[in-house]
Amino acid sequence: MEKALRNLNLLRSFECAARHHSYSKAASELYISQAAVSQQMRQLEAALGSQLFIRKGKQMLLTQKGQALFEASQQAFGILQKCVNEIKEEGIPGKLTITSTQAFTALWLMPKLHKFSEKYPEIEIRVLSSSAFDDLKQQHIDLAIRFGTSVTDNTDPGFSCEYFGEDPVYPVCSAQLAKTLNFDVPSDLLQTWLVSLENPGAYDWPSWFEHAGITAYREHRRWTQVHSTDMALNAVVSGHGFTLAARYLYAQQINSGQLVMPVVIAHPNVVKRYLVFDPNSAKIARLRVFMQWLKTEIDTSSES
Amino acid sequence: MEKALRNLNLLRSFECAARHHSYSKAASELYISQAAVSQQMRQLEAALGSQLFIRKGKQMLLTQKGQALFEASQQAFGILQKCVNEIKEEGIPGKLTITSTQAFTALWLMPKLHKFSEKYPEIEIRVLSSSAFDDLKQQHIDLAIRFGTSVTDNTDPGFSCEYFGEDPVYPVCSAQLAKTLNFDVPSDLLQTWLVSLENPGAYDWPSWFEHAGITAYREHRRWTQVHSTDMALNAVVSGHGFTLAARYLYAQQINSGQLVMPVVIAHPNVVKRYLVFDPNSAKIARLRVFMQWLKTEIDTSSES
DNA sequence: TTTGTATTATAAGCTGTGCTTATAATAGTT
DNA sequence: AACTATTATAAGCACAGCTTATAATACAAA
Repeated sequence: MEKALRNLNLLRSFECAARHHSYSKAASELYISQAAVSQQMRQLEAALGSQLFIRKGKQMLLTQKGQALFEASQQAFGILQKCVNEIKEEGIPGKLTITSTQAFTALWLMPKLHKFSEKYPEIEIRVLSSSAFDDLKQQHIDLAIRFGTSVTDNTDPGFSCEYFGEDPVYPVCSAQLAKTLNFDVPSDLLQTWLVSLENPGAYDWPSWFEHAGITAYREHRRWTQVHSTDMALNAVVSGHGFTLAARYLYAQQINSGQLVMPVVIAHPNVVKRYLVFDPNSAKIARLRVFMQWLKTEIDTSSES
Repeated sequence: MEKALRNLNLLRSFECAARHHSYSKAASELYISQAAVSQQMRQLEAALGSQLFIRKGKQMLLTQKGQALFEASQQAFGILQKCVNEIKEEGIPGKLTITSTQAFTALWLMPKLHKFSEKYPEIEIRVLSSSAFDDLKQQHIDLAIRFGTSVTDNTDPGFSCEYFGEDPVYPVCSAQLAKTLNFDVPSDLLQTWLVSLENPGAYDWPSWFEHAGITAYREHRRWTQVHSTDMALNAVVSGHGFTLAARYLYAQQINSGQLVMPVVIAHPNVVKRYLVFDPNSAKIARLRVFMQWLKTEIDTSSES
């Protein structure tokens, strides 16, 4: 009975471990060592007199009781978290951690961030970038700016996924290259290098060529694969052929004449933009300020 | 953010303090010092940046936020507690804490408890007695055996209140006294001392006399007030007049000829018996064993 | 008033839980 | 077989979170 107190912290860790199916990930989310989580789970299982996890090879599964406890914990902690957040709702000043793709952070966000910081000096922004969809909870991220077609499906339960516009995808090359070679019709692109992502998702060259009515791309040899769109654009700026990218990423360079779109055929798939965040976060007020700024900024900058 | 962990224990204490409207009572339920609770509530209020309690004179009230947090905590901890109890449901062996009136424990339960202990030696019974209705949660009591008319209303939320029979209330006196004086009709009782409880509730002498069609009791002078029914019966056994009591309390002495019921007019109110317990307790299996025994025992012993 | 009782608040200091680091064990992967 | 990524176990230390002690407060009774 006197262990009831301790159980609460153990349950908090249990919920986390069960959610990740991993002690290590739980440990990193909780900012404690893996050993601590391991000990806690041992204690909890001893206190309850039941196994909660079973280890099948490398997999970490929940027993029936474990599953029941996990669901109860999520429900209970959800209720508490929500209520606590409502009570302690923070003001505008403070920190905010944001994540997005490498391309977006490097090419769009970072160049414009000083504007935001000038307007809201009391909000301190921390920017992360990663190619995959991070676990927002584990990484303590307040906002993810995500792109594509599968964002809604990949949103963790409990998080909001807010659509905020979309962009067409065009093939672009450097102005210099366009002067050297002539690009008028889609098949002209096959004269030069084509830069593509390793995991292009829906925005791949084959779809664009098919859409443009070209099949000769199948015999094309000069491909360059890169890891992220900002690398692709950097290559292209230096004259390394064409890449496909959402327009807002290079609107600046088009205006300055650095990049050109000699063949104005959009990719059949547009890039939809989403804001993913926890609507119950204590930082919601601050977050809304940032999101509002982001939306107006992205709209006005793509108009120009 | 790193305080989120600690908050859980703080919230557990908060729920308790808010439920009792008292730090001291919470401390005793939680088996920690009052000072600890006071510190915890200060910490919690600091962490949330809001007052949770307001002190109006001697009263300890919840602020609006405090109230919200209290409700959320109750809900959340209820979910957890229930689930944990289901998982760790204890077996038959173990301890059980029981409370009832002084009279019931002293006159009925204790004399029969050895029978139970012989049959279930693996169950260790701890018996408390108190005149008022204790707070089962605060005192960590597993079962209350309660009597009267207002039991259902006074049951804490979340607890079961199970009816298990009733008894008539008669005036009794010692056999010796009945030999000395003649008791045939109700008014004969006024020849001797009448023992009554300080707080007789529904089972008082006036009601009995009125029911018996007697009003002369209003002029009766020889009253003796005691604090509990077992004191009353002890007095009566020694020849100190009559008292009113539920039959099962002295069935033994009637059989042995020690006590007699010369005027067989029952009190208009019968004593209803209730078992009050937490249906979600981890000890529920053990508890059911005891309650089952209690019911059969009380039925067979009142038959004989 | 004063005195007494029952609270909560605050201070200071000690104890033992719950971490950390380090290392072993295990399983899957190349 | 070597390597990587886990979880398990051991040992030892630091500081969170108690305890005790005392002050402050509020009310009730004399």
